[in-house]
Amino acid sequence: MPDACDGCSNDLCLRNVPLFSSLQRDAVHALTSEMEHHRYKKGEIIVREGEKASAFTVIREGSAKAYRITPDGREQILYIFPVNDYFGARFLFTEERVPYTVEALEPTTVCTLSKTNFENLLAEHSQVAIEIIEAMANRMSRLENAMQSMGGRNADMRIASLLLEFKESYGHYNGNFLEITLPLSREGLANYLGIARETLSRKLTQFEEDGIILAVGNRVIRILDLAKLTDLSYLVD
Amino acid sequence: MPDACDGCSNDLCLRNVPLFSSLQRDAVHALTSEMEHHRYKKGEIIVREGEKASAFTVIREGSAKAYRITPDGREQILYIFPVNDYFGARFLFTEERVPYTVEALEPTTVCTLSKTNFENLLAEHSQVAIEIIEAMANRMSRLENAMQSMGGRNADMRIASLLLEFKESYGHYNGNFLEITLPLSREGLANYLGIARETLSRKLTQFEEDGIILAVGNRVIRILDLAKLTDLSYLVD
DNA sequence: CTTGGTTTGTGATTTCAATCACAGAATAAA
DNA sequence: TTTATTCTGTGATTGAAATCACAAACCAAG
Repeated sequence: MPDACDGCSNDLCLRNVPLFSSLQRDAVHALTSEMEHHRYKKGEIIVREGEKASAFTVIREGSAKAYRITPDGREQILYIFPVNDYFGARFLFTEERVPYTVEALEPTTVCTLSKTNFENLLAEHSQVAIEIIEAMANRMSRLENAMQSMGGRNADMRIASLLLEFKESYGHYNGNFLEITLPLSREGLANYLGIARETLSRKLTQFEEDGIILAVGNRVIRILDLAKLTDLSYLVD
Repeated sequence: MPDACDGCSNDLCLRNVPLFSSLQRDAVHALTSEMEHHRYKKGEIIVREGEKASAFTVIREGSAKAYRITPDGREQILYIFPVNDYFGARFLFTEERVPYTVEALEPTTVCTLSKTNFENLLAEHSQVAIEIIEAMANRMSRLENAMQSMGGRNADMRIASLLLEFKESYGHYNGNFLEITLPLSREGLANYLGIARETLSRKLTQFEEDGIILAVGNRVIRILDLAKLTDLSYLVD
């Protein structure tokens, strides 16, 4: 059982969470006092698929992956939740059971809000409800894009799309170089894309040969030719 | 330009739409008077990808498909909207542009509500907002399932899953036979699944040989062995 | 009922990705 | 720094689905 996170409890730790940006300072403070705080090590399970959904969860530090185990034993990753992202709004509304397992990708702290507190929050702050709808809408856009790209027949396109997607959340400049610090191992990336790890490796090697990217160790990819990558994401041919 | 639908305008035509089931009779009546009504022939475009999103749309009769054209020229179908379903709630919130083209699959009538009227509706009837969140949540579940199944490596599983999904909306009994009247041609089904039409044909033939289904003409599939179909949807091997 | 355009099934072939197997690289720990 | 373990790249092979090509079946309109 993970430790409680006390470094957070008397601080306005939710200040930076976009979802709550519309709230007044004291409302955030009140909210914080209602939340529980937990700390997880890398690889620990935050919620497990099939459990009763009980809380709305905000990622305060670290990041997590949400996945299901497919019938043939593969791990299909559905979402990556970066810092300040959250999950659980949706299945508090409609489902009893959590639809996927959420696992910490690194040392991670989360704040959780019980179902009733969450419902009160929505009732009292309609702006938060609207922001949740917007966030759900964005997530749906992502799923639709993912679906389109997974329907796509070739792996290059899917990989290029993924790199561009990760660039948004995990891209940064190292000197003049645009680099992505990947949140997942090659195996994880492959599971996210629904392809074999070996295929991913081969394709990335090919991207390197084509001068599009450069792998810097296992977790960093430097983008050398963004235009070409964008082309690939549209059409490989 | 499609004709206006006048058979609907002074009737409580939205009575049967689940989304509005929480509204009082007179609220529905008021709503109806604010809606525009349009009629489309099979194949006509209701909204086109990239247009400015301007209205919330309810399918009153008929059905429609929502799709994007992928860079390699394929049509990737994202949703099928059956009678009484609706679309547009989501992109009124967040996006200026419609993320997919919606096309009538058969003679179809729709009712549309302008952005401002829709916003007023939500403001006055918070229950509708909650039902929209729930509907979005359900659609996300479907997308997540679709994503899992598209990540799945074999086509049999995807096809079996699709048949079971369609059974919910399009299944009916013909005598003792459970039958699905397909909303799409084989080509459409293949585009929905992201596989080649020929592959779909071959697999369906194989399903017939295995005594799982029986194709009755081009648009009806009779399910002979639901248990086997369910097995397939989990794992082919 | 006939007719003509459209949709569908199926054989032959090709292509792309999965799988198996293993060595080399990277990373974390002592 | 060294060592142990996990992660990654790559060759060989297999396998599943895409593609090409065309005939048969379907269905809607006279």
